[in-house]
Amino acid sequence: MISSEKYYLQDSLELAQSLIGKYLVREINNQRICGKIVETEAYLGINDKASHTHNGKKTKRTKILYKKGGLVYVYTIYGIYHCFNIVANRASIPQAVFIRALEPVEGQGIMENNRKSKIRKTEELTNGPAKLCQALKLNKTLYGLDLKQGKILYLEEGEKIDNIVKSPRINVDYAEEDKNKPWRFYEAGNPYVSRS
DNA sequence: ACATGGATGCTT
DNA sequence: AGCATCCATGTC
Repeated sequence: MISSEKYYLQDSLELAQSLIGKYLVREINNQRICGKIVETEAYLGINDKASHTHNGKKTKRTKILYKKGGLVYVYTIYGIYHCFNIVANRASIPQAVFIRALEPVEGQGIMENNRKSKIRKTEELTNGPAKLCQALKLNKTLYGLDLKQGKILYLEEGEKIDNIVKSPRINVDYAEEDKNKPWRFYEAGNPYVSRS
């Protein structure tokens, strides 16, 4: 279990790359669901036009981003889906790492039950940000949870990934000059990386 | 290529 | 209050 506070106080750009290969573990009813993080995006905060905290915007939804790294930021998108982020950096620097895809490691059967639509290929379990939220039951009840506490939801050391690809982030067309910044990271060739 | 869906934040 | 927007997905 990764419980080091310092780890989460990194800048979101560094944390996003460091998270590739780590295991995200969810415990429900004493059962473990575990996925390897294979795709992330960094959101840099005040000076990032794609960030929910651009220009220091602070609302009920985003206020957790102003706290110290290691907390959970979950929000609803399109009214239907959830997106899971990990707060990065020190308090008052509102950065996050968006988790876009996992490779299933443990509990694939539970993941399949948790997914709402029929799964035809195992890649469809967790190859997108809202899909992995369904598979691991990540929802707003987890908003603000401290991953360092190691309860319900936490990180484990996982695998060392040598081949990390950088690319522009997905679906941030509104972000003007920041939309093409190479702040998306994924493991080269991993079949669970989301379709772009 | 397109319909879906409602919370969120911004404006009145 | 009303309204445009949105860090997707599934099916077309």
